[in-house]
Amino acid sequence: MEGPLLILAGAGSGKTRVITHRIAHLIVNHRVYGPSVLAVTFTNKAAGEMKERVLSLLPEGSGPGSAALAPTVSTFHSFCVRLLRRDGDSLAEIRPGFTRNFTIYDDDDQLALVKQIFKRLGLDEKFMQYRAALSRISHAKNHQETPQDLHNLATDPKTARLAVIYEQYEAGLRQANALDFDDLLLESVRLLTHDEELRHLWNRRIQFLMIDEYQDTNRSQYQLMRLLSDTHKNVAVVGDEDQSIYGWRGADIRNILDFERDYPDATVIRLEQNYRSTKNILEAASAVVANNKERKGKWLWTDAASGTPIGIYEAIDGENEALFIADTINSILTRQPDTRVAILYRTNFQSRQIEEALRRYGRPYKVVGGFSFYQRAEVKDALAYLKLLTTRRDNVSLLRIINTPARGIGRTTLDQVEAEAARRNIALWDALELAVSEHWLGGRAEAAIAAFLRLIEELSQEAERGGVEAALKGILERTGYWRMLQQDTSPESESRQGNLEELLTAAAEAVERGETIAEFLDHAALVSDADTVDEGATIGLLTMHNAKGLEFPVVFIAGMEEGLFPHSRSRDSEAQMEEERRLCYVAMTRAERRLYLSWARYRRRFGGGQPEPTLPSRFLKEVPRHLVEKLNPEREPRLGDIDLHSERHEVRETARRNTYTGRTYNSIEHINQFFAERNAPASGKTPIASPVMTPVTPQALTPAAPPAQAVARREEAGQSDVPPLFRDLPQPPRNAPSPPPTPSAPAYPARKPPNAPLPPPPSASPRRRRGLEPGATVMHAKYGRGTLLRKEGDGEDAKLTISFKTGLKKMVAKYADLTVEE
DNA sequence: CGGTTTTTCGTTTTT
DNA sequence: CGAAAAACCG
Repeated sequence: MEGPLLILAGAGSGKTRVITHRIAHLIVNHRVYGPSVLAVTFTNKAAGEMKERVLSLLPEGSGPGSAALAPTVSTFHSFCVRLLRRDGDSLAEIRPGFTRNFTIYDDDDQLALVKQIFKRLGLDEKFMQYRAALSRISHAKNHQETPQDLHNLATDPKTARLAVIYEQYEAGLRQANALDFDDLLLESVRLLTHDEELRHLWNRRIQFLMIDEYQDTNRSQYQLMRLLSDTHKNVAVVGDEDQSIYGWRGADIRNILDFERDYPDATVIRLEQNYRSTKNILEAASAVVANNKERKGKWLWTDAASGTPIGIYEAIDGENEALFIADTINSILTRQPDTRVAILYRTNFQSRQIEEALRRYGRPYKVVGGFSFYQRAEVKDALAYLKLLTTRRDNVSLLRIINTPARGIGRTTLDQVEAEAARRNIALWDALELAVSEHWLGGRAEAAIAAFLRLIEELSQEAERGGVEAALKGILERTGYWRMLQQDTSPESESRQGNLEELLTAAAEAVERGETIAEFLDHAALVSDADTVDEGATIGLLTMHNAKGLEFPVVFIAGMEEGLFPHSRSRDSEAQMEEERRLCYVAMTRAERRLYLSWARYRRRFGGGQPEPTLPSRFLKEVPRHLVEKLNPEREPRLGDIDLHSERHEVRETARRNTYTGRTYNSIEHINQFFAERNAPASGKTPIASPVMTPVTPQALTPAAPPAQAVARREEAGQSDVPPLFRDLPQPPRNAPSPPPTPSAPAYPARKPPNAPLPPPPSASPRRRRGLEPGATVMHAKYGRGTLLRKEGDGEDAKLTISFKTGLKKMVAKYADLTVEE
């Protein structure tokens, strides 16, 4: 049990089981004191689960007695925060100004700081994207390069300038007594290196160290491991080089490849039996990752049956892909309502379309990540106030809320104060105080600032007495933030209020757990998207990265196209391409029984523009053909096929109805406006947008209708609860024999792009009644004469799209003061 | 100053 | 299409 241990655990080989059993074994059979075992996991959620599982393995079960024997389980970041908050005092010796009540700068805070610096240096995003600058700074930090190093190494003026930004970024953090995510690790390493006594203390405290997902640790995490296990060397690491997917974040694959060199007496254990997936899935995933050159190479095996072939669906476009996924899930869940399904994608924005499709079927789903709770503007505002109460030096938080809600401290005033703060090299807060005491601003501004300073001081005193919940309540009320939201009657404001109420609930719970304000804020900064995964949820939408460590009976992988997955940003480097491939391996091996891969022949890059032709992902071709079942109908789409476009339009409109903003510019309407302005319709009548849209280039975009038998088969299966609109979706032929192997290599011939946007043939839709119907000329008091292009709905609630001289306007019949002209 | 409207611009992945 | 910056107006 003692000594270094390397466990090379393939996907689905039950490594969590191995770790938990090992810990329990140590505690039960070797009488190791539980808390002296530190297990490091990748997410907080994984940590919580691991703790649970170990406790359940202890003899007394989950009784309160065994809780005292619980091991320490946490992420590296949480561990470091606790270390620094508890024992961080001596860090001040090497990081002047550091105190243990430091703030944590999350992604948004970092971004705000960089923007601030850019502004001060007279730069903008044309120089370099903020995020790009941040990621380069992070890279430098993680490779222990100082700004000076960067400057010396710079071969181009951009890098030289970046060194200056980097320097100021670090200065900004120090001035605010803030640590960013990198610092949490880096400064912990520095602290333990610097403070020998503390290091020895921790070496005694931790007798066994275990690290999960070791392939994704970075350099500072590696150093931390070395520092913490200095004397006893009882380190067990678990990882799989084929699942290393965080290279871009500094994960160093050498950590795992060189473990045996670092610890020559290490025991190595290989877990190569997969207990999760069917043989088909395992073989397919293994075949894909086998294309990587940089790997030790291993071949997983399983006792499981072959199972169903991998389903591949070639959609006509993104929307069709989404509908295919939703429809397939719908039939699966109709038959087996408890099946858990995951939809995985490369980039977060892909979720939107899939969500729309699922909503159309009324299937509840859960999206992981994207825009998390703690990133919402209102939540961040509230937390910024809270941070400011703890750390007055926190410039980023201060700037965030100084004029939210508006209190008369505008840009001009702030510019002056910022300039003065920079000149004297003091924190913004101090500069504000000086502005008041030295009167170098106008009277109005000074009064506003004085009132603000007083407010924060008062809130701060209250917070000290009352705890998090009281502090938050005080903030929301006394700053006028709550009132501001209440006065805003928009639906967004309602959801904001809801979010803040949720935050208050979280605060109340924190108080019950006896947490301080600082601990509450730490939690807010360190929760990850993956922590919010609800494994009980039936349908989950998440990125492949967030799916790490999870498993689902049914998995869809969407958007398997060159440029999307593998992502275009990985194109130029072989190493990055291999990481994409590992990501594909991770994604595929999440599936237990059924795996679907889909791609779209055309996809629009942004909301507006034309759909652009795509190429299938190289990973699709790397899946052995004999494991694949193509789910497309055999027949090519034809012109007379039922047009899904109009249906899709409906879907969109339904989804949009709630967020109706009063102005919509979609291309069909633009085209109609084009005609309306020229007033030159072929038919001689005013061209009218018929309620049913004519598809653009039907040959290219109309999805295939399934063969009649497929539909019939489906009806037989008792699925008449499917909305009629979707009966015509392409259906995977059930029980159909595998398609004959396609003979020629290019299974997915590249297509020509759809023709340039063409004006829809003005469908001479018959005019129904006279009056407020499309085509009518109307007068509006403010906008003058216009042409009614489109009408949605009937009666006084009808939504009208009207082309005025000034442009397109959408209005509701009963509110718009319109007169119809003959 | 502060709110609203228009323009621009662009999407990896995240502790 | 949607977010963020820029421009605009009361």
